[in-house]
Amino acid sequence: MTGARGGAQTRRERLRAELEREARAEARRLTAAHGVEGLTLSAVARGVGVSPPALYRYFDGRQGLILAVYEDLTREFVSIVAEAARREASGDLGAQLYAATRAVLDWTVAHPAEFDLLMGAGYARLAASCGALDRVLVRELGGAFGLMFTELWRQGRLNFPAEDEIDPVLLKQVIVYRDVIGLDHPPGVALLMITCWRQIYGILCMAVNRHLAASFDDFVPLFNRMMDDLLGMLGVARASGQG
Amino acid sequence: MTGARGGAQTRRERLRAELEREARAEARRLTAAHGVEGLTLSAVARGVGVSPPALYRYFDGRQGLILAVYEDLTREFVSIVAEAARREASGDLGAQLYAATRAVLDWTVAHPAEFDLLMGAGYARLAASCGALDRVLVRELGGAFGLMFTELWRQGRLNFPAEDEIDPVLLKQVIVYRDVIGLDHPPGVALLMITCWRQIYGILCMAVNRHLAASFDDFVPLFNRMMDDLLGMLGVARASGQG
DNA sequence: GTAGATTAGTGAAGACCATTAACCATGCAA
DNA sequence: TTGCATGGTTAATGGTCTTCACTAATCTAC
Repeated sequence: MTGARGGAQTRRERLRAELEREARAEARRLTAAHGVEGLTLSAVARGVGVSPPALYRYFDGRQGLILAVYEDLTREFVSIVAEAARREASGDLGAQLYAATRAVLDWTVAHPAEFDLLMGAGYARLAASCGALDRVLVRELGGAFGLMFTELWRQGRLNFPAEDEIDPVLLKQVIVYRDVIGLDHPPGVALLMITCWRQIYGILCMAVNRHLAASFDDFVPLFNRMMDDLLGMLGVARASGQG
Repeated sequence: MTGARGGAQTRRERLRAELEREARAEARRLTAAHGVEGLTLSAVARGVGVSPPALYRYFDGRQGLILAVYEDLTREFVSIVAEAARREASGDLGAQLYAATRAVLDWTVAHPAEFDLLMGAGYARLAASCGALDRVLVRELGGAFGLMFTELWRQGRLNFPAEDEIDPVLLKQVIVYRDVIGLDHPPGVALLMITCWRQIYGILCMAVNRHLAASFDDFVPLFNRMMDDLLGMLGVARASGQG
């Protein structure tokens, strides 16, 4: 096809890569500004100075465009969370867990439309159209948090339920989850992760969906109280300076 | 206008009421089948055998149609939850709380698109367009659960945080919430309600948004474990037969 | 360097959609 | 019965996605 031109790109390839990058960027911008609803082929085409049908050479229609944004967002989100965890003192697991989780909240609040596509209703729609695309985000995100839980578990201070204390069908689901994120701690530890995540996810959705918005304009105080509970459950303390 | 015809309707009024009912029903049906996305003026018009512009005599465009469905759903949802609580033995608060909450989960799982409009991303979009419409659902739903919490509180077995144990800005938000639902228990009790609800809401969103769907096809086991935690926190036990 | 194949764009067209405007028939009230 | 408010109509405008036929440019192979 392109010949073995040792890394050198032909003019066509360069132009193509460039336009695709621009289109993805414009799509991302539109999503942020007007939600997934506003992510339209025509608007992207306008933004990059091309006619709508041209984008069919790059994406599989509007569906494909949304998928492309989803993929970009996955990368971005995962790297932000991983970075937040890495920035903390590697010894202080409480601080690390708080920082990573707080990064998730902050990103979500700052990017509600993107959250919608990544883990909200936009994801549900996308997943319904395309096949399975779950894996990547769950694996990477679960992996990042999973490492911290593994460390907690290794330290032996973690109080987690034994297998026979878990409902059999829940146990099976939790094991699948653990295998998806690719870690080897006991199911009880994975259940602890799920218990934390479902609560975090709840607050994220409340913020994005403006649920109870009449009372809660800012979810940070509620988030902090939740994190105190959660970190308490894990036997670590949140550093006092944060919040 | 219509004259004082003692309850009797003129032909016009009857026909109008009839068509409006049919249109709302069709709108509801479309929402259930194809999500809020699929709730389109044209489709409703087709369904009730009328041309699209005709619906402008009944609703304020597509926006108004969505709003109408939202209102219908609010009524339906509230009555279902209230009914579920009422059906339980009035003495057993644990059973009542579980039944009401379980009704919320079951309704949500059975009606994901409707949930989206009522409390999910659809609500966020609607609220962004229209003004405030929060009140009704939150007041009614919070009221129903609030009664049970009030009873719990009256029995004096409830372990809730004192005001000075609550972050000041969170306290303020919780008080606003308590006032919205119109009850008079201490803020700490309202915070307990919020603590429960954010967790319930999290599981609802996970189910609707197919979050972690690769591992969790059915959220009832996770829900039951959560309810055991929650009811334990409230000092009541779930009746063993349920699940 | 040129001939042929591939690629990336174009505009036109069809099928939806929302919304507005102009118009007409009918039911209702004085 | 006459006039008017009401509730429908069609037509038109402008937006969307998508497919198709076509063209111009680029690249490859000779």
